[in-house]
Amino acid sequence: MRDGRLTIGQMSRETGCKVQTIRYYEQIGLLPEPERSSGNQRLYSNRDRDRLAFIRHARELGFPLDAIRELLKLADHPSQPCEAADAIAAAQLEAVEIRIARLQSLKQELERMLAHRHGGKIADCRVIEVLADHSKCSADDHVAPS
Amino acid sequence: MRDGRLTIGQMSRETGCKVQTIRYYEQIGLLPEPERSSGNQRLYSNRDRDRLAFIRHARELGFPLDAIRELLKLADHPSQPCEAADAIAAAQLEAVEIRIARLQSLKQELERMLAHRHGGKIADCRVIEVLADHSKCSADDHVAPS
DNA sequence: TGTAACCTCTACAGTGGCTGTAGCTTCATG
DNA sequence: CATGAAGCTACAGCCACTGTAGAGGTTACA
Ligand SMILES: [Zn+2]
Ligand SMILES: [Zn+2]
Ligand SMILES: [Zn+2]
Ligand SMILES: [Zn+2]
Repeated sequence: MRDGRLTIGQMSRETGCKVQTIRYYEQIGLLPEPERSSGNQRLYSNRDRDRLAFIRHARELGFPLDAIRELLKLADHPSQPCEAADAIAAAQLEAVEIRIARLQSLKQELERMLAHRHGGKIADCRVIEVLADHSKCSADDHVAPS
Repeated sequence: MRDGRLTIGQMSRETGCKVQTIRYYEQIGLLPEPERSSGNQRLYSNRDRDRLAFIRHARELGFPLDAIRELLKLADHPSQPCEAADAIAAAQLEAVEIRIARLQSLKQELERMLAHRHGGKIADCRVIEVLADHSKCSADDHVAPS
């Protein structure tokens, strides 16, 4: 713990990443296998902690682990051109934009359903009615029946 | 197939739901176990097809299967008050709104990263730089370090 | 030195909502 | 009656974790 070695719990506290998740990242090769103490406990360097912080930050921004793997590879080669990194971020931005557009359409549909709320019986419930019949929806960006 | 009985493939075509997914819904109790033909093949009624269409439509609108299970129960009791159904839809709307808000914040962060694109080297790449250091982010709605 | 409290270890199962595969049997059509 | 499509069961895999069990390691304090 002195000379800059961190236990897995300290790593967890410093990065906000759960202990099991750290072990999982090691298992899938996203984090290197660290040193072990005489009692077989993992000992991490500050560099390992920074790498984990990078991973967590990218995850928080929605990057999938495969993209993060690429980004880490790139980060390890500072003299290479950064186009690949920018492309990964651009792809992520596009994915986020697509998800936002889809969710906004769902939001509208849900609002429309709920606008007709009337406190009546299920038989007259607009929510159930719309779910049972997509033609009562305004948007056509979901569903694909006969 | 006459007298209104549908094979699983016909169900699939009419609802846009994959065959395996239909069997999966049966397995988790979302669809009832249908009749079987003499050769052990599933035979569905129109009612079953409507139920599946309801499930798929709700899924397309993002409802989780547990919520759909509740909605189906409610739909089966038309004389009950519809408050519970409205509440489920309202909860779904809220969940969608939360997801949109989060994604919009991610979108901004990604746009900020990419705005500084310069076609240089990784060492000066804003994308890598920001991912390595959350304090370079504008929003605080992600990450939780030491 | 004892011991209690806490941390870490491995290994594996479960989450949600499917999707894919392998190796069969059954069905519809010519 | 042969062929090919469609159906059957059972199970593994996807993503990104999360939780659990049961063992062993470490630390703080009396
Ligand atoms: Zn209602
Ligand atoms: Zn619809
Ligand atoms: Zn760059
Ligand atoms: Zn950040």
